[in-house]
Formats: sequence, C-alpha cells, structure tokens
Amino acid sequence: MPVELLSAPAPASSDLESVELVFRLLELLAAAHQPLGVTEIARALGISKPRAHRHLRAFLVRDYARQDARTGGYEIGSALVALGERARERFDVIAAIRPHMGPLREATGLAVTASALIGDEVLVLEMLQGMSIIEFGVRPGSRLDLHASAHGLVALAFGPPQLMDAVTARPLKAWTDQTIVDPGHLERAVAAVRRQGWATAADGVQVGVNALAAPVLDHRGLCRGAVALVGACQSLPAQPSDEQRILVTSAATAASRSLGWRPE
Amino acid sequence: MPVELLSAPAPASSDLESVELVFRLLELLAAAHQPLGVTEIARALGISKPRAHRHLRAFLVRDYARQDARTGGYEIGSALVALGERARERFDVIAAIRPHMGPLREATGLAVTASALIGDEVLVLEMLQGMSIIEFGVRPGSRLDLHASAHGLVALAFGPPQLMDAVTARPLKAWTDQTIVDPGHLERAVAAVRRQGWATAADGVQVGVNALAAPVLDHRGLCRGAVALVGACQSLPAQPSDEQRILVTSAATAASRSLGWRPE
DNA sequence: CAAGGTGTTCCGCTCAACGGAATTCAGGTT
DNA sequence: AACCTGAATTCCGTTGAGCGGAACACCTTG
Repeated sequence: MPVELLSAPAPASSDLESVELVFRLLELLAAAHQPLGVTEIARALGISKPRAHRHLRAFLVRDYARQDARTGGYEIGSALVALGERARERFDVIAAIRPHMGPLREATGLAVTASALIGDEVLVLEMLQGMSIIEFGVRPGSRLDLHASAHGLVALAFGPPQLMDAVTARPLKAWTDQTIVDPGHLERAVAAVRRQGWATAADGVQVGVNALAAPVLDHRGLCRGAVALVGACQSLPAQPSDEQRILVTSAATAASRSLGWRPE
Repeated sequence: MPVELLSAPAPASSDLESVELVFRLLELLAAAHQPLGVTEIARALGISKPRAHRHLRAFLVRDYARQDARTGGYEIGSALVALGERARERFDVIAAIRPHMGPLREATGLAVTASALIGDEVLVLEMLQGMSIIEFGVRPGSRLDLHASAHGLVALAFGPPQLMDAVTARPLKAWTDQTIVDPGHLERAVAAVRRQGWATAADGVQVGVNALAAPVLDHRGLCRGAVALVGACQSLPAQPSDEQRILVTSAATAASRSLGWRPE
C-alpha cells in the first residue's frame, strides 16, 4: 500500500451551496470503497433523503454515478475517468515525461513519479510503482509542499522566482523534524539544487522516505515539472548513487528536449 | 495524434438543472485547450454572465477550476485529476493489468490498452502508446461498443450471459461496412472467441485499425476486463501472428492470476 | 477621451429545488 | 400468508437560493 505523502485537502466554502454539494457528493462517491445507499449518503452529507436521491438521479443520467444493479447502491461513474484524463492531458508535461518513466523504473527498480508545476503548486500527475516488497509512492492528483519535497525544491530552484515569495509568506509546515522550516535554510538548499541540477528530500515529508527529482524545462527554459524517483532511504540514500542521479537527470533532460528545450 | 475510437457521449437531460450545469461547465473546461473568459463560457453554455461568474468562483474555491494569473481566464483545475484517479482505482482490474502492459508494449511495439467491464459497458482505463510513427489508441475513459471492438467481443464471450441480450436488444451500429451487425453473425463470432480465448476486430470501428484482446478473469472465473494490442492492420493483421497472440493471452493470464484466478 | 470590450458586484424578484409526509418495495420474522 | 421494518422512491405545497438586468470598474484601441 502506497504511503500517503499528500497535504490534506483544504476544506473550503463559497456561496452557491448547490455547486458545493455536487462536489461534496462527487468526492464522497470517489472516496467510498463500495456502493452507498441513499440514506447513508444523505446522512454523510447532512442533507435530506429526497435531496440526495434527486441529486444521485441527476448524476446517473450523465454517468457521474452508476447504480449497482443488484443492491441499488450508488457508486462513482465512468464519466469522471474521462474527465480526469482530459484534465491531466491539459498539463502537457506529462506527455513529455511518460515515455521515460517506464525505462527509469526498470533501470532503478524504484517508484517513479512525474509532477507538473501548475500556478504555484506542484501536482503529481503520474506514478509507476517500484519493485520492492514495500511500495512507496505518491498518488496522482496529490499536491506536494514546495519546501518539503524533492519535486518542490526543483520547482523552487528552476521555476519562476516569485514562487519562493509565495512559500515564505506562510510558515513552513514541519512534516517531520527533518523538514526544512527556516527560510534562510530553504534559500541555501534551493541554491544548492540550482547548482547541482537535482534535488533530494530525505525524511522531508515522511521519515525513512526519500525522493530524487530533476527538472523538466520547456523551450524557453522554464520549469514545467519534474521527474523523480521515490524510495526508502536505504535504497535511495540522502546522497544518491551516481548511477541514480545520472538516470534521473538524463530522463528529465530527454523529457525537456521533447518540450523543445535545448542545452545552452 | 491518437485516432478516436470512442462512441459519441450521449447528451442527456434530467430535472435538477443546477447539477446539470455543473457537469456541463466541467466538461466545457475539460474540453477547452486554453483558458476561457467568463463571457465566452456564458455564451457557450447559454447562461448569463453573472451566473457563469458565480459558478466559476465556486469552482475555484475547491480547485475544480483555476484562474490564469496573467489573463484572468478560467481553466480546468487539479481536483479533477485526483477525482479521476480515485474513480479509476475503484475499477481494480486496472491494478492487476498495469504491471503487464509495459512489457507487452516493449515486446510488440504496439499500443496496449486495458479495459474493465462495468455493468454492461466496456470502459477503457489505460493506454500505452505504441512505437510506430503513426499512433493509434483509445483514450482512457472511452466506452467501446460490445459488438464492434475486440475488448467488447471478449466481454461478450467471457462476461455474464445477459450481456448478449442487452446488446441485441438494440440494433447494432455499423461503424464501418466490416462491423458485425447481424445478431446471428455476432453469436458465431462470440462462440469462436470463447473457443480460442482471444478476439480480434479488424476494421470493426475504424477501417485499417485492428485490436487483439484477451480476457482478464477473477477468482470466480468471471470476466472483469481485458488487455488488448491496438495497431494498424499491417502490423497487427486480422490473423495475428502466433507470437502476438501468445504475448497478449499470457499477459491476460498473468493479470488474471493476480486477481486470484487459477487455471481449471 | 469616448467607445466597446472585458470581468465583477448589487439587489429585488421568482421559480427551482427543498423537506415532510405519503407511498412503494424488498427482505426478513412470526 | 400476514406482518413487520427499514430501505428507496414519489408527491406536492412552500420558500429562500440563486437568478438576471443593470450598474460599475477596468482595460484596450481608435
């Protein structure tokens, strides 16, 4: 089972409560591991049974939910698979990285992740499981903290300069006691990443877990995302082997080239 | 660019127009290739500008949309990536098939697709691109016709018997003049698939395109989905090579085993 | 600097959508 | 077979969430 490395989804509110409800219902269905009954759903969302039922019916006609033929329970529908894929495609870095992920996994035996830099967030778009008995990984769709993850450090080092301001504006969350929380310390770490062209973040989010990331740049030299290896500290040490470093950076370089990036 | 093999999404209506609107807006954003302005969106959906704006704001707070910092345009947000992934995970066949897709692609050089049998639909969950210059494929999230695709024939042959009734209840759509449209013909084709353990569907959906599919079965011997190769008829002939057949069927068998299936 | 295009906010009105109650259905249990 | 129990579903009269026209602020562009 993959270790969860994602930051908690921020609960939010707005007017337009009806829209809010649609999203809460979608998320409830997506999180459920089995079909849910109307009553159950109504209770979970704090709404009346007729309301839940009406909404579910509206979900059904567009395939955002499906109804189990035997039990009558409701579960998440296939429309979301298509929609999620469309959303993912839009972040076109993934197309550039994908072809290099498989070989990277074969060569290292470790989990491989690809992330994109969207606004001032690092979003994990794809993951291939490693080959060890105990699996690590980050789920696609997770957002990674800029100061605590290897993906994030790469983004800070090679992404737009205002990223750093956005991060230091808020206090840095200490996921573990190894997480960088001091802005000065972070500046130095990022400078080092910029110099060496890759980042690690041993114990940054989860003790015992390390990642090794390298930036994917586009034709203008802007950082569009990153490729990373993820593994236990024993297989992916804080000082990674030359081989590991070279494999990751050359995968990232290859992906960058297919985005039109050219060295110097 | 991948050839589109998907059946057209059925437009649908229900009461609860507010829910409908949320979905139409999501789909519009997902389909767009660039950020859209409020006015543009309002026009496309046939609603007033304030309404569009209010809805978009509600989308923003939950990350179902994001606003481009420079232009102020709206585009699809990261929440959908996570949601789509969750939806996909739920169809657990994919976890069983995934590990065998990469090697299959390496061995054949063709595109590899994985599908699940959800209710009486075949849903494409994952695709790896082939290695030829011209790419074929089916987008994840697409639904395939049972009578016209290799995935579908496998589902008919190894899935629940009532599937066939569901299919023959409606007239069979002729995608090309090679598509099987006669129920009797379909019965015989399915019987053949059941005997040989794999299916092809040359020109079934698109002239010049063929697929070779084999079933993935669970611990009870029920068909849960399929793995398939997709390619041009010249690289994947109507009568596939022994090598191709063996590669696909053994990948499917391996996936079946990991779902608990045991031979005999 | 007016003219025409954006995005955004305000506010009074209205009908879409709500919830309580009634109804139907499925599956036990006596 | 009759009776229950707890589920899903439908009905319908009521009402406030959310609508749209109008106003506003902010850009370009001629």
